[in-house]
Amino acid sequence: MIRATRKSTIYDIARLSGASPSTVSAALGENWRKRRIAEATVETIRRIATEQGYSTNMQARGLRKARSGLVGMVIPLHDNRFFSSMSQSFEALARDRGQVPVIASSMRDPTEERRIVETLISYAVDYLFIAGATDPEAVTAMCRAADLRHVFVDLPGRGAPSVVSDNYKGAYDLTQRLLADRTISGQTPRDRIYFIGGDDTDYASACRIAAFRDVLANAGQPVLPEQIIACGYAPRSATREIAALCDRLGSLPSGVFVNSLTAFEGVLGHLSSLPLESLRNSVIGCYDYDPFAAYLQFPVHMVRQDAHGLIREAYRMIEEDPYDLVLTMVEPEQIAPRTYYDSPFSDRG
Amino acid sequence: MIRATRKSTIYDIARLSGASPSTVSAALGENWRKRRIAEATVETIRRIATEQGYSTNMQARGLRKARSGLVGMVIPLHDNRFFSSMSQSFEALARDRGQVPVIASSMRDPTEERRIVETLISYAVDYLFIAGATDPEAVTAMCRAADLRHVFVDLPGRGAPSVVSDNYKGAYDLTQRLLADRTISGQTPRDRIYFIGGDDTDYASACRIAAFRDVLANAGQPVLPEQIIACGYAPRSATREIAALCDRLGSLPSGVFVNSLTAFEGVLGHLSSLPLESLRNSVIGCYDYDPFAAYLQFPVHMVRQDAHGLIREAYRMIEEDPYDLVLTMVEPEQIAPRTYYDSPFSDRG
DNA sequence: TCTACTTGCTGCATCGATTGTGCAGATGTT
DNA sequence: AACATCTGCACAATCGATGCAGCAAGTAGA
Repeated sequence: MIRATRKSTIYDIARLSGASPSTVSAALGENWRKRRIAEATVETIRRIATEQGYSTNMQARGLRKARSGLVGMVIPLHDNRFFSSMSQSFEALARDRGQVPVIASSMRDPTEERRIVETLISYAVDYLFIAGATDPEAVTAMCRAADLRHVFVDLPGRGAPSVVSDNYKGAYDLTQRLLADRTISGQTPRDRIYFIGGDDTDYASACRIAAFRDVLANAGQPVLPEQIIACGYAPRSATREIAALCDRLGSLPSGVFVNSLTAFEGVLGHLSSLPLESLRNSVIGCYDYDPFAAYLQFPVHMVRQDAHGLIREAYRMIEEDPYDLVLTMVEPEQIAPRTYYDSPFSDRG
Repeated sequence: MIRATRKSTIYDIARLSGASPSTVSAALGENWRKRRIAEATVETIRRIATEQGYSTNMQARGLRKARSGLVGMVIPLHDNRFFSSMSQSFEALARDRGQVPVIASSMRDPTEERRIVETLISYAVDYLFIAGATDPEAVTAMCRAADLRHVFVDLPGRGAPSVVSDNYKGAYDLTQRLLADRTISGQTPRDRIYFIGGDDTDYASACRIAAFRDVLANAGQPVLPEQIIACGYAPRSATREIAALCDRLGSLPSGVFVNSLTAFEGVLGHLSSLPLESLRNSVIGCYDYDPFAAYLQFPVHMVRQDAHGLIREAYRMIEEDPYDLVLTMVEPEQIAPRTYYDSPFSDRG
């Protein structure tokens, strides 16, 4: 039942068409004019190739040409709105160029990241995009040794061009909005704004924390260490931390800057155990965007990062000559709350 | 600055170690015992290889062995909770086996799907997983010609083993829950339950619609054509359709079965313009799960598909001998609402 | 008619790793 | 000592596509 016809090669086509393998190769490729193959010959060969269901063996071609047609991208994880958007854009742009994208996830583990980069080098990828690198220096070292063009995305490296989201600006604007919203009620805010989630050794988080500090400092409210709770990305730890914080303060703080969707998921786990009334005096912001999070029953200020823009810029840089070590910033977008306490959804009735 | 050291090959290692290339190849591989290479020689060669930063050229190996070490997977899109979970699981399982996953998205376009499968065949992938195939027959034809083992996931094909979510059961249970919840208030439900979203030519949607019909038929409420609104996956069209429906009925129907997260996003766009009070008499279910959607201010019954289980089963089938044409079902999980009207979050205060 | 050039194609080496075959030298057997 | 066996390695063919160098025929120019 299952036919095991060996895939046909240029040698098969050569035999069937009476031409030589090199003629077949030229005829099937782009440069048959340069090689002075008669148009009639080209047509015959192509017809036979189609009949035989021929397709180029990319391993052989890659071996000969020392390029594979593959382009690699490393992301921390697939299962994430921001990174999967990057994957989607990356795939589209790669295909536009006739390249085949290979996307691997490192789980934010430096060892795994190195292993992946090595593997991709083994497969002779033509370019490499590294998003959220955990060890940019090591990556650059490996790519240099393999003479491989690479670009860092979202987290910069010093050995290659980098394209990052403007985390500082995004967080600066978000913090300002939180401050503004908090004071809008007219009464003096009763306590401080807290920053929760993420990892302060991570570049993006560090930028956001810096912006958070600066805004508050400019507003004459210098940030205390306890206001920065970089408890990682796991929902569970965010739940624990926000609960502990509410416990310490006796209530929800007047403002919360949540540093990722996963942390927000955790925060929400705690908030949902509180009466909605107790949220009225708090303003919530989340760095990163989710359409459902935008429809919660209390207003949430969000920041949407421009995944497509990041990848577009990264491609531009990697294809550019000269291949410069510049750092490009891409602006994120502020998303105003979709729901308000007094919107229909909020049940004023 | 940028060093362009050509990557070292077994010939370089051979020259440096005084051994022959074939000895080097054997020494670096797994079968040096079978080839009777002295342990001391192996150690020397490996040391030199490490010093030189040698890594196998997978194109050459693949050409020779007619296998690439790559495993392909086609998904409709990356930017989706369900499919990106599949990617994550696929990647993990592939790496456990020392394979390199290549994940491509077809955008649900049959032409693109064919092109991708052809490309993956060109790269001599060892196995191919096709999720949500749009043209399974064509895929099987191509894979047969290339003698390539493949498995269909989430949408079955007749030419290869298939692993699908038990959409019928998932939808059956969800519909039953909606019915039960609707009648729990004691009063006779004032109108019918509606099914919205998805594409009725799509296998998964067809199964779910069938289940929806069956449950209602069994409950003595045969489904009218107008109750099935398969308006696709785009949020916009779901918004339009739910709005139109509410218009026709004069109010929200007493039950809504939403067939995908994207459609739910659209439905939510309309619901959020209504007073929450008007949702009290409706029960909402969504096939597929999102953590934020679970925390809306009205209860939402959800179904979580087991992406990991699907991939695990798919891998089991593709590696199994004999390679049978069976259809495996994986059970989805019913997720009860996280929020209720009378839960703290719902603002009874 | 003889050289000069063009056209259309073929031959062959090459990319790097793998693997069947074979060949010395060492060791063991009687 | 003569023969069998084993150990450790080298040689060369091979996978399929590519591209340089070159060759025979045809055409043009003098």
